Amino acid sequence: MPELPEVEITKRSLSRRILHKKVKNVTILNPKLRYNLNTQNFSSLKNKVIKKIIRRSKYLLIYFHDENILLVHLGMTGRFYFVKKGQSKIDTSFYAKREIITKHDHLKFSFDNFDLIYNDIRKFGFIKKISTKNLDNVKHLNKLGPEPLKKDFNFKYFKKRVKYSSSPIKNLLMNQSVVSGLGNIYVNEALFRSNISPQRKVRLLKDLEIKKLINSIKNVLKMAIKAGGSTIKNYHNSEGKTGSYQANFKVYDRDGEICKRASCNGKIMRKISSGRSSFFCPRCQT
DNA sequence: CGGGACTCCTGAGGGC
DNA sequence: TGCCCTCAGGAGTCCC
Repeated sequence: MPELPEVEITKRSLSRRILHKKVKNVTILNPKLRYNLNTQNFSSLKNKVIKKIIRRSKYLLIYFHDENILLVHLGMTGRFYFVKKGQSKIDTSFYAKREIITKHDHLKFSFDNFDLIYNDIRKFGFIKKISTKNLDNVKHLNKLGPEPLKKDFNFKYFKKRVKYSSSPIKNLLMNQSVVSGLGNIYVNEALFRSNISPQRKVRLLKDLEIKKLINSIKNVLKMAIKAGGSTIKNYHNSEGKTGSYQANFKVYDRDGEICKRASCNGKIMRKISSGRSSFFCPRCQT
């Protein structure tokens, strides 16, 4: 569940449960992830207390009371879930399917009364132990552009950063060094809300359009966070709940359906560019 | 610089 | 029922 809103929801959900708690044990259940878990010395986390959890772009940083930090990326299908101690069968509808889910468990953090499991079907995610000492040199983090919800992502920055670019606007927004945390869903949704075609060259955007786009990005992200993120194919957050923002999708995965903009009546199209699906209304996005 | 093709991996869904 | 194909919220590398 991996764009900014979903990672933010994961952060909040984790914070509620594990902040200021002591990790009793870390168990590798399946080392195979983007980076092999066996290369990490997780035993140094034993009996350490979690100090804070932050989100940067689509990454989670779990700080411990010493210099240790866990850097987490959920990839496409990474997720956390909790299991109460001694609980073999879990009773909610989601957990009823536990035998399927368990299959892709990778890492277990044991706390006093519960376990926290990292599960990842496609194994594109990773968990890496880093240190406060070399935080500035972490390659995943040091080329990231500004956070889209923060003030430094604004018209002035955008103009300066991409002014002369002849790239399609969609590619620029997907580029994490331009703005960090957006992915395929929210880029498509924000472009629709701004009436801008995904293929439009950035240097041809009018100032007013850039301003509208920046507002759309901020708004769509804020609304998605409020809705608990988007849930596709029954993915869920660590509370076992699902987000609901997918009900508000205007273009994403609506290929062939009618445009939701009042009195438009256009047909949503899907087009592959840079290997990803773009969804847009050719009638009201130009 | 930028873009396309390909890579990692598993599962869902459509067509036959 | 199975088989084959395409596609999926990410992102890195290689090549032109």
